[in-house]
Formats: sequence, C-alpha cells, structure tokens
Amino acid sequence: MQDVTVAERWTQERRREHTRNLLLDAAKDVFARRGFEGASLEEIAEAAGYTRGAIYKHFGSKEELFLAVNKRYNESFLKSFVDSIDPATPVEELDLASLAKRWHEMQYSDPHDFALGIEFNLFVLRHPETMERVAKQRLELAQMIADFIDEQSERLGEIIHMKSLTLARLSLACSDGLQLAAFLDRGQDDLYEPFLALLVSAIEDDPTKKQKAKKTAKSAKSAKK
Amino acid sequence: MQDVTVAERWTQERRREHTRNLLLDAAKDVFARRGFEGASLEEIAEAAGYTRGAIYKHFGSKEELFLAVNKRYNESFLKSFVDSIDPATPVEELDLASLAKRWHEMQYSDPHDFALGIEFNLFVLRHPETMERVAKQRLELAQMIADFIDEQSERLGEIIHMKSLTLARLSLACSDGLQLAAFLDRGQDDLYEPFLALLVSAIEDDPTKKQKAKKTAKSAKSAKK
DNA sequence: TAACTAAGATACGGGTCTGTATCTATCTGT
DNA sequence: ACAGATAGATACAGACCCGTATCTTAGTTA
Repeated sequence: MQDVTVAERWTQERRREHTRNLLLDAAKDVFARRGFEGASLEEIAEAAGYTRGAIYKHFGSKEELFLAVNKRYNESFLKSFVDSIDPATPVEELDLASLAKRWHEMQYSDPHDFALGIEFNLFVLRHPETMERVAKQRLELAQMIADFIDEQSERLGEIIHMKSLTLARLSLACSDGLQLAAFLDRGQDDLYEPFLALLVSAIEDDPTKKQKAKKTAKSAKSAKK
Repeated sequence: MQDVTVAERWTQERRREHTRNLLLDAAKDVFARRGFEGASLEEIAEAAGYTRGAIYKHFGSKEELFLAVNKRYNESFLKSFVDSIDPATPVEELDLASLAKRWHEMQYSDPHDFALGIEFNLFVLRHPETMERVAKQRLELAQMIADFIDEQSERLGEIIHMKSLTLARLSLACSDGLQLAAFLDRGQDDLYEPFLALLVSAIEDDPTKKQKAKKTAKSAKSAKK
C-alpha cells in the first residue's frame, strides 16, 4: 500500500477481477436465455471471450457460477431500487396510475432477465442446501424496502395496518406474480394498478387503526437491529 | 359398439390410455424434481415401467410430453379448487385466519410439485410459441375463480371495488409469490393472512363504493361469454 | 388360423456436457 | 534477470441424452 498510481489499474488482481466480471456478465445472459440446466459452460465462456478453463479458475463449478450470478443479480436489483427512489418525484405527489407505472417500469423489461429471477427461485427449491445463503439476500432486500416504507410513512403520517417488513415482503412476493401476469396475460388488464389500489384502500380508512398502525411501524423499525 | 362388457376394460384403446397415464404420472414426478432440461426421458420411462420407445409412441417430443403434463396439472388444480369449495364450510362463517389457512392448504405442499408449476411458467417465457395455448388455460382458471367470487359476493352482498376477473387474476398471480415465500422465508411471518387482510380491508369501507362495485360485478358476469 | 396392425423394446448414431489434468505464456517478486 | 506462481488454453475422459430406425410380440380382424 505504498505508491498507488494509475498503473495499479492493470495489476494482476485488477485483471482477474475484470475477467471475472466479463464471465459473470456472459453467464447472466446465457443462464437467462437457456436456464440453469440448459446453459452450457462452453457457450458462457465463448460469450465472454474465454474458454471453459477460465471459468473453472474463477468458479468451482457450474453451481457456484450460478450462485455468483444470483448474488450479483440481487445486488443490482437492490441498487436499482435505491437509485430509483432517490431522484424521482416524491411519492406523495404521485397518483395511483403513475405509481403503478413506475413500479412496473422498475421491473425487468426483458422476459429473459425476468425468467432468470424465477430460475434462481427454482434452483433454491431444488437445492435446499443453498436456501440459507439466498434467504439472507431475500431478507436484506425486504428490509431495505421496509426501511423505505417506514421513512415514507413517517413523512406522510399514514401507514397500512401491518408491519412494514411484512408489507415489504408481501410486495416483493406479489411483484413476481404481477410481472409474470404482465408477460403471460398480454392483452388483458394490467394488475399493478388494482394491486396498488388494494394497498391504498387499506390506508387511512379508520383513524383509530391509524394510531395503532403508527405504533406498530415504530416498534418494527426499532426492532430492526 | 355392440356388446360392452367388463372385458371392454382391457381393449387396446383402454390399455393405451392406461400407459399414457402412467407415463404422464412419471413425467410429472421427474420434471418436478429435475426440471424440464434436467429431466431425461430415460428416467421418466423407467419410472413409469417402460422404455423411451413408449414415450415416443405417445408423445412426439420432450416438449410435447411436458406440455401434456402441464395441461393435466392445470386440470387437476382446477378440479381441486372446485372440490375444495363445495363441501367445506360456507365462506361467510370463516374468520380471516382460517380462510388464510384454507387457502394455504389448497396449495401444493411438496416443494417439487410447486417447483413444477413455476417451471411451466419458465417454459412459456422461453418458448413464446406455446404462450397462446397456455394463456388460454390460465384465463380459464381465472374465470372459474371469478365466477366463484361473483357467486359469493351475490350471497354476501359485499364485494371489492374491482372487476371479479381482475380480482381472480390478481389472487392467482400473487398466490405463487406467497407460496414461494412460504417455502423460502421459512421462519418468518406467514404472508397469506396479511394479504387477505388487505383484501378484506378493501371490502365494505364505503357504502357508495359498494353500490358501484355491485354493478361492476354484475356486468362482468354477464359479459363473461 | 392366418394376415395385419400397433405398442413397446432394443439398437444405433451423432452430438453435447461437465470436470480434470496438462500445457503455455505472462506477470510477480527478488 | 531469473525462478516461481498463476490465468487461461488445450486436451482428455467418462458419461449422458435425444431422436429415429428397426425389431418383437401381442392383440385385432376376417
């Protein structure tokens, strides 16, 4: 840690990280298109501009590669969530329709990217030994959304009669189904707006409940960690 | 069609149907456990007590076999839904918790069976040419639930401010996510009850809305077909 | 009972895949 | 500048899988 110059950019470690990223990018694409079993390491390596040997230097097995892609996928989702709530219009100024639209747009627009997210779930269902590490990431994401909800509800002074973490998990859980419907039930009514309408109609319908809900949200937040 | 006796049970056609069913049963299990790509026709045939030759006499390809399994899966889901609402306690006598419990129990309890349902969705996402035939089944199921909702809301005189078909599709869409959460987020709060609470809190909160909703439901029903 | 038909078994061909073991060349530390 | 380490390529082994083509055996029909 002495002289850190620009030349440091191409140190061996940097280079290793570089190809690792290229491999992960390629893997994401191929896994998304073909699925875990359907994808071949050959195709992934070629898409990245390397050969299978490179993959085995960086990842122990196909499974490990897949899990590494999963981790990155989650992180990028989390990041995109953070980014999307920062610069945009404050939530209280949005009507229902635009809120639904914004949510929908935040989702993956490419069916393959979306399919990859589903594939991760399938993988965990079929590889219970990986459940724990993935569940941790799920919870992390949910907690981040819960924090956002707490923050908003404090500003707006309104909240749903439900723990914020539960609401966050509920939203995430339903989100996949809603997006799937958007892909498969093409031509039929959008479901995001009705779903949000449901959420909204549960807000502020009873002042006594409101009081209670606020308390719940507080305790939930303080119990966060 | 002359003498139809018990011997008719083992006519060639009957026998063919029999093995076809055995093949489908085995295929369901293996596909559920290994996924579409991961499953081998060899294993399926063996599990059914036949060889790969039998499969190709009954189904043109692996894809066709998979789609046949899908069709049967949907039909059985539909049937189990019908069965479950007939003999049980009328809905108005159930509290929220037992309703949630009943819904949850209606779902597949084996992770592999559930995974198979997801696998179907993935398959359609990756094989757009099959989208249409599967979408038809999705809509059929949703319509059946919509009918049920209409029926109940007529008896109970209360309904959510939403087209019944939309509500049905919404429930189905969210259902998968809820069940997935039940499998993956083990140890955390159940999500079925909060979800139902959301639905319920949207009922009967405003008498004027109630009137409007009733009208919507009626028109939806008459426009069914 | 003999010819026909079809269900299902067996055999084959061509291909692909994962994982490991070995090789090469570039980079690092001294 | 040289010896060691390591990223990545190449080569290899063993297995598996799909689809088709052929064969066998049992049931159907006349």
